[in-house]
Amino acid sequence: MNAAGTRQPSLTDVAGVAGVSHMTVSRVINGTGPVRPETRARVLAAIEELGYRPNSAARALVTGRTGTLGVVALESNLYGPASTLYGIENAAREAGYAITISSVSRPGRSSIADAVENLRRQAVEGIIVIAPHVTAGRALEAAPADFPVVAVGGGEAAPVPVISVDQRDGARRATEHLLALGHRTVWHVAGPEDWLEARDRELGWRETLERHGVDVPEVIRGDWSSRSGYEAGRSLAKEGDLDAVFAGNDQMALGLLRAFAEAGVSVPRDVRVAGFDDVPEAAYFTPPLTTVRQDFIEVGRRTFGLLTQRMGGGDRHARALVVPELIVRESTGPR
Amino acid sequence: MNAAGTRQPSLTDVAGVAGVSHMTVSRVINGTGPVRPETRARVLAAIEELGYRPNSAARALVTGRTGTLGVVALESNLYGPASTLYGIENAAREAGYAITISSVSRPGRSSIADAVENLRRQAVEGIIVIAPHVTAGRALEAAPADFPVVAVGGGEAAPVPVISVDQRDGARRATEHLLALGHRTVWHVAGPEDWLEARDRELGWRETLERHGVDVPEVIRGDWSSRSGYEAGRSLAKEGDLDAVFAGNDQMALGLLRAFAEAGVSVPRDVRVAGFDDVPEAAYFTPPLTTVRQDFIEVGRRTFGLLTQRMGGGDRHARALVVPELIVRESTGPR
DNA sequence: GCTCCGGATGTTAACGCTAACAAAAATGAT
DNA sequence: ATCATTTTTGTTAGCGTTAACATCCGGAGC
Repeated sequence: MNAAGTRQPSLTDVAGVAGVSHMTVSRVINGTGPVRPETRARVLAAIEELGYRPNSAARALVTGRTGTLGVVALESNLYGPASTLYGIENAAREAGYAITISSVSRPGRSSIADAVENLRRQAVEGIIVIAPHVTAGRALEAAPADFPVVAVGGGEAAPVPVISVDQRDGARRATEHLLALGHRTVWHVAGPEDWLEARDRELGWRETLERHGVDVPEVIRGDWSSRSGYEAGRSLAKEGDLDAVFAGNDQMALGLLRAFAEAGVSVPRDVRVAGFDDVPEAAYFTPPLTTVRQDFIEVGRRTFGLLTQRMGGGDRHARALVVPELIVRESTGPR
Repeated sequence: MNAAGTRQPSLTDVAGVAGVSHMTVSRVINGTGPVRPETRARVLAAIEELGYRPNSAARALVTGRTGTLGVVALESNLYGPASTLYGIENAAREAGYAITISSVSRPGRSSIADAVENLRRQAVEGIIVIAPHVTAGRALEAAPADFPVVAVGGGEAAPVPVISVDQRDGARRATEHLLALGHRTVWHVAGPEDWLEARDRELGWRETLERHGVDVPEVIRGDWSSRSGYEAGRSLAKEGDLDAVFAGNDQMALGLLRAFAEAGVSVPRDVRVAGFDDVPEAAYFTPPLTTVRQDFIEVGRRTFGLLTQRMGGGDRHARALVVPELIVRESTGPR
């Protein structure tokens, strides 16, 4: 391909056609230094004629800048991480950066370190780690101080800037909402223990119950999947006086709804259910789901902002928090 | 950052520490040419000591290879495109390529051309366009012949290799399944007209009805969202003798289920519903959804394969088809 | 008309790496 | 020991670009 004998035209080729030196061409392209309008026009014409495209490797070699950022992403279709990625890509593109991704199937100390190393070999100028895991956060503890890395949604203790959604606050909102409806207590189907978000949501839920002085039921552990929510729902349906359940995410809430429907337990009449994330489908569940919305695009945007700040020498300990919003729908509606 | 005065160590620095020439270091790193074990050990130690990392720009400049592929992705959380991206990234990483993404918010001739140009400036060695749109396919008609571009899921007429899931066949399977249950006919809630997948699914549905000699009802047009499925469901529920509906994707099917539930129409007793995609949640809808599964990871893998083939000088007109699978669940179950 | 100035252009030298060839050291055969 | 190999190492050049400095040119000021 392309190796059809012809190599890409270079600055010098353009210069030859335009009858100027290669430096003049460089100046026209980069807008550095003064060039007579007439000369500029000739150069532009030559560029057009040859289909010249600057060689980014040569440019990177001499300037030391590649204009590329790396993102370590969890390989998953989970709504949150995927949306965050787009938010980041968007902000980066607007600022003239390209995004190179390195995905990780299972988050772990070494896999994340590998991905980071991988990206550094690609000569990215900075790295964003989408690290919702406890282990991911821990991997960042070893992040080099001389290279800009920021994390989204994890690693509170890590010596890198972190941006996250206030999961605890979201969980608090959902729990208070359920309590305000007069329920004795609220059950919780939590996400996997090694996810920070799962921990924080559980914490927010627990704190709220304690603050209100109500009994804290045992946590039911899920894995974010609808299947695990379904199983949780089946065991919950066997409980006697069940009245409200807060699911760690919308997928699990869907599983709950399914299990309750099968067990003949009506939502919201017999039990009220709330979720977390506000996936686009949540409004069309049966019944429509009350949930906590996270603005992932905003998260992506602010993450990028934090990274550029850090690349400019900003603080390693910067933190940013995005506040989630409670969306009330029928699953916690009137009976 | 990093500009702390110290520049990254170079081959020459390593050579100095190891007491050899820079070429010997290069040979150790790349495994080209013979090096005495003892020398290799000294070099390796020096690399370790200095924390040397090869400069990819310099390497790319001299070899003409960047080890990077570009992906033009539609900026969306749609299950299919997102999954495909991961499949591609996976296959690429295994083969030692990095992936740079350039997302497109609205697919159009020029936006896709821009994204491609953008990636070429990043000096990617090949480009994959995830182009489920009609316009995207059209944009590819102008794809340069001297640069390897492949498309996934679109642009049948484009002069680039294309890999796609056999949408028509999937639609046929779903429609036949519904007809086999004894329904008089099958309604269809289609995706947006400018999506190739929507067209093909509609075509497969129509063909099947015609082949069976049954009436072809008017198509109801949606936009992939649950909301549009919901609206379609509301108008369908008003119809008299409704008996089976094939939705263009699972999200719209969810909207249908919701609308039917509200209208007191029972699925599958009063009406049977099938979807397309098999999103992970489909098994937990109320009722669990019969749908057509697409193996997106496989699609990603084969797309990468087609690209490498094309980079090696392969045919511009290669085609690959992935066959989908019907998953039967309660939404088309016994009454 | 001559100098001086600043805008416009050109020249040269890196950047860090690999390809290609050259040289030296080690090995084996005689 | 000597020469022909073979293995191992070194030297040089150049990839395409920008930074830094050098040069040229036309007009203003005297």
